[in-house]
Amino acid sequence: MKADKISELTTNRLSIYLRCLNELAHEGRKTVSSDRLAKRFHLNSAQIRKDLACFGEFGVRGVGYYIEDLREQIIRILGLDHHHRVGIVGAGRLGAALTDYYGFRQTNFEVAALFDADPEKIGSVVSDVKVFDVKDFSKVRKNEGIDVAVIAVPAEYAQKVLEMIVDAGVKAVMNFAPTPLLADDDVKLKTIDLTISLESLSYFLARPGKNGRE
Amino acid sequence: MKADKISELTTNRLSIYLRCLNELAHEGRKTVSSDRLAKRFHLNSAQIRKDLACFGEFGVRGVGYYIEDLREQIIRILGLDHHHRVGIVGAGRLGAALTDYYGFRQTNFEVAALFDADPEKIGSVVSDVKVFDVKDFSKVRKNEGIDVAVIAVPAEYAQKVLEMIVDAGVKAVMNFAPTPLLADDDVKLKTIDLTISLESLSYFLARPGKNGRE
DNA sequence: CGGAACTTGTTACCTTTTTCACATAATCGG
DNA sequence: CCGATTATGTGAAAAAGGTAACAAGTTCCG
Repeated sequence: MKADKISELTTNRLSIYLRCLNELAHEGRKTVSSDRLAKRFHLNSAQIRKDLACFGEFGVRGVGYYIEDLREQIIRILGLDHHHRVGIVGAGRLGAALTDYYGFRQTNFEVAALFDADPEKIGSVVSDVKVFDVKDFSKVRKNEGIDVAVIAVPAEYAQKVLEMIVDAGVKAVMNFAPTPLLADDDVKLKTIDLTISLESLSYFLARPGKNGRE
Repeated sequence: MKADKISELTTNRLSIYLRCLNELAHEGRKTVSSDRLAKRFHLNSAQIRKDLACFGEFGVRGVGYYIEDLREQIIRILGLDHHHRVGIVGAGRLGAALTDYYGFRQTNFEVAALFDADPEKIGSVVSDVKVFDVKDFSKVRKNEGIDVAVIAVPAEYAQKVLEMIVDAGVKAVMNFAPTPLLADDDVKLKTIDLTISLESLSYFLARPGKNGRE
């Protein structure tokens, strides 16, 4: 198949498949069929095959997929074999929580620096990570080789912070401020909007009877 | 129109519309057309009208929407006129950050209790919220009138914690553990999976040239 | 009052995403 | 070696989601 325009839905599912494979590998299994994988983790087998087919033919008919091999393929596809250095803008509670977040380490991301505008925070250290003046972002970015930025500041500052981050040359940004941001097409911006998720829960609670799986 | 099966994408967008309307109201505007709203906030006017049409006819042809009126309608639709009490399981950094999260207060959610298994944390207070023994979840839930739970524990405990939460009668759960969880259809489960988002960024970084808007 | 200017609600159309179904290929046991 | 079994990869169908176009209703202004 080798489609050249891969949907984000597909790459998101690759993450999930990888996790499932990790679990199976941990149990000592060697091979798995798309059907087994689907049944076990409540996925759709055709979708698994199709998602994988975008990147090559990894399976063996009659056998299934070699777990260890497929794991390595997905790791390569997702670029998880490359190390990334993260700069978190906003050293409040959220920034601190993210600095500690185990998922960063797990996925080959490393928090290299925190940034804040508050003079009381600048210079301090959170979980072994130094807090820099946000004004020095561009300089620190170069010194530390930061290639991923996280926005963990109040909504009203988010757009300005994003522009600063992009001006400094960072191409991948994760935004936790509950506001949609605008960036150029060559910048990958991923917004995690807790407010939307909360209001979605609220909607459900206001309407007992309707169900909801995410 | 009055569709009876509302997509989550639609309710998510209602959250966004509400935010936009808040901003316009703040500026003192009285009415707004779907076209204006769309242009200003980079949305699609047909989609706005269609989303709203699911719930009734709120606009006036030739005029547009009365901002204050539409705000109230969306607040009602999303159930944001009801107060909710939140219990956060996991009093680590993430749990603490969420306890402080301004978005909770903004959306009529109130963090009523934290829960943890660590004896050192039990009994302590984080941002005016008491940390209870996770074993007492069911009891505390009743006393405190908790109707929403947040899972902020490591992935390996998440499914067990979810089952405990559901057994205690909570029907709306937000999960931050990077693992897909299984629950009955009458429970609304919303997973915020940072790992998937990170790996999506990683995929992008491994493939310079392809763009990505979220 | 009547036509021009707006703007909604809705239908029809198009695109994307998911699911189904099956030809094709590998393995196994006898 | 061959039929039975297992499973992939993929094209075709179905479902979901998004966009465009327009009839119908409202206001404005002469």
